[in-house]
Amino acid sequence: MRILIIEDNEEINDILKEAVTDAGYEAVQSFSGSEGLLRFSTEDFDMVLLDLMLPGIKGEEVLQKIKEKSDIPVLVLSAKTDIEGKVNLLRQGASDYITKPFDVREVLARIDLHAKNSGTKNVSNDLIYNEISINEESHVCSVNGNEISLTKHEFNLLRLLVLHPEKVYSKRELFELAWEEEYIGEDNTVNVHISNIRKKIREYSDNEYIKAVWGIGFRI
Amino acid sequence: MRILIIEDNEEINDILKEAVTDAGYEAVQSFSGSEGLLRFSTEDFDMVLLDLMLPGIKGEEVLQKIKEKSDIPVLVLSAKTDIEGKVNLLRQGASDYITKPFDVREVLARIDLHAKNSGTKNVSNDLIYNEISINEESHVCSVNGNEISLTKHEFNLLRLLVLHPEKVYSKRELFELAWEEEYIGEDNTVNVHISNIRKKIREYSDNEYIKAVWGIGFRI
DNA sequence: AGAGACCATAAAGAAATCATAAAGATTTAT
DNA sequence: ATAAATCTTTATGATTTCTTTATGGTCTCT
Repeated sequence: MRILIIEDNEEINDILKEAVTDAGYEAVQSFSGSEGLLRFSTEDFDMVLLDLMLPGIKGEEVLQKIKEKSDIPVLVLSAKTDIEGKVNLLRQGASDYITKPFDVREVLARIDLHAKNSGTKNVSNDLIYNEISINEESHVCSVNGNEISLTKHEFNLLRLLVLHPEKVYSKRELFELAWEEEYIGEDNTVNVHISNIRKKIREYSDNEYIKAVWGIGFRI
Repeated sequence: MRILIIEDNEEINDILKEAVTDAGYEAVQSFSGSEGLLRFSTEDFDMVLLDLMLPGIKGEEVLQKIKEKSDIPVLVLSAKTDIEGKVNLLRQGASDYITKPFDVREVLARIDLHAKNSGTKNVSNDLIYNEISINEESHVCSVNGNEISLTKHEFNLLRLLVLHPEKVYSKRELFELAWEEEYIGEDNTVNVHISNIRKKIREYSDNEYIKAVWGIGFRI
């Protein structure tokens, strides 16, 4: 996640850079509209923090140029409070408008928000439920990024549960779908496998994901 | 595009409604947190405008409840300016935070912005009767948005009643449909279960939904 | 108003269900 | 063929749910 900061005031620019960096993003500073545009056209960014009052090219113009070329979020920072301008900016494509003086924490929260909305277009075809991710192709399952090794049946069970979060599966359903054979009152075998999956998840997470629904079955 | 407005101040609520309507969206007004949640759980919306200072349920709580069930944008309106709260709200899932007093034009611009970004629809196929909602797939039952935990038979019973509101079920019917076995004069057992369901509903509602019909059975 | 039938609820004992460990059986890999 | 991994069964304790029992209240009918 690379963020381009365009802000002529050095002090504010530094503050922003520090905050962004601390939050785990990569920050690139620029101190004028033209510098910002130059960097924007030669490097790849995922977001822009744009001050409006810039020497040389005006902020509004910068926004327009950026929006012509890309659809990444642009967060506008400005001391101007006139509604007209604000509304125009937003309609012109700004993703947010933060009034100066701002609190860094709010800026960060808004950055995170827009980062979440835009960047993560989940291109991978992993099945994901919270801390659990399942890659069907490679048959790999991770909890909080830590790979756990599941047996065939464990994998099938967990895959089913994650495929339809919240849905309660009866033991019969689970057995027949995960085993692909008929259910003949094998009561405890599903229980045991569920228990084993839980144990493996527990190694890397404090949440008990698989919940029993009494008399019905299990769900995640 | 349907927008749910949750704002206890009538004047502001009306202003918002007019603005939203003029902008070509459909607006639904609600004047308290619980009313908002109720509408949210019974109707389909694409966005929520949420005031923070609400009588009864707090705005923060409303936000949380909405976010649990759906991923539609929630725009928070508030007179509170403390950064802590602001940041928390945004991190909790609010899509925007607009400080009162606001200019309607800005609110509209931000609504348009989020409307453009969100493509997600909120589809729920819950069984609903007034404050009670039942999700058959997840076997979850909520009263006024509060989840109550029902046992298998309790769930089956309530589901039946809600499935055909007003219809009177005899105890025999209830037993045979909910238990899926023959009724052999088990007199009190249905009573007890009904009583237990009532107790659980009572925790979150003042209405006595399940009514006894003397000599016949029960209905909702 | 009073008797009898019916309902409401609490509480306790009985029954069902779940969780887990561990042992034995089966399958898979080397 | 042997070892390792996986699966199923068995066993046991814990937990939840169900039914029964008991008591007091409410309604209906005469």
